[in-house]
Amino acid sequence: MTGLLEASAASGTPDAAEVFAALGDKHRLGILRGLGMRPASATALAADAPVTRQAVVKHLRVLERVGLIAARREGREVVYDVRLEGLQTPVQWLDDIAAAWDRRLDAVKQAAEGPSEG
Amino acid sequence: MTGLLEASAASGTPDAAEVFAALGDKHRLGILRGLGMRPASATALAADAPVTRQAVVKHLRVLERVGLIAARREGREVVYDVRLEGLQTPVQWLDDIAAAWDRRLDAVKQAAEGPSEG
DNA sequence: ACATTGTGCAACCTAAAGGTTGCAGTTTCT
DNA sequence: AGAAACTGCAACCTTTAGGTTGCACAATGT
Repeated sequence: MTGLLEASAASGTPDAAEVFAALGDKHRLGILRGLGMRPASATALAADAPVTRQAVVKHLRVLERVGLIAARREGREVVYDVRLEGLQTPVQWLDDIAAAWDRRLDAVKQAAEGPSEG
Repeated sequence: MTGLLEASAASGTPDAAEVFAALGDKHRLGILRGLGMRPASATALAADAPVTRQAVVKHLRVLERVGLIAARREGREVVYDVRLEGLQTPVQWLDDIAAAWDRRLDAVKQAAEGPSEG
């Protein structure tokens, strides 16, 4: 088995909390921005990061586990790239909750404006 | 000074990573869903949660610090409520990065389909 | 073959996150 | 005044997150 390049994004739809947790780190957001511009290896990313390659590797694993990025082997390098579908879960969750809150807050506003008051 | 109800959401626009980190917990997502339905006190929320009131209080503080909820005193209770604007930061960030990724991935597709290949 | 460059693994460290318990302070109700 | 119901603070515990170092393994270039 390959292992490295498989057991990651294939895990179906990840938990919203897990994805948010993966996004909840300054360095990982930086990595996502970087990979958004062009695919890169851990070593290459570490060159621009304020931490060691190993730290970057750990961050990449976290991002990979929740499906935000994918890895492919290219010769002796492992190149990571962004997965657009990975944004599905967090975007969906935020959409849903924004809609729910909006409905409720709207109802409050209407209840305050509509009925008699003075 | 009041302290309790002030030094929280007034901190301007919070860091995206911090907001995501605040969202990166199963219990906190549950709390946000609950508060989305109706405002509630920590004690009330704890009744529905699998953890103690104190744990819920800590979660509420985290959510408050990043501006996702707000607290107001009501008699002897402290009632927490949702803040729609609190979703601004994460939504914005996801929008931005999705757009950036989309542009780049689109360019890759076109480069693969456009030029000669046979 | 051999040096180079990049990845992978493991041990280890420190700080922070999440949670608990216990107790003191406040507001409300009777 | 006294009981009841909440909130607030502090100490403490355990696990995890983020990071580092060191070394072994694999692919490439000369």
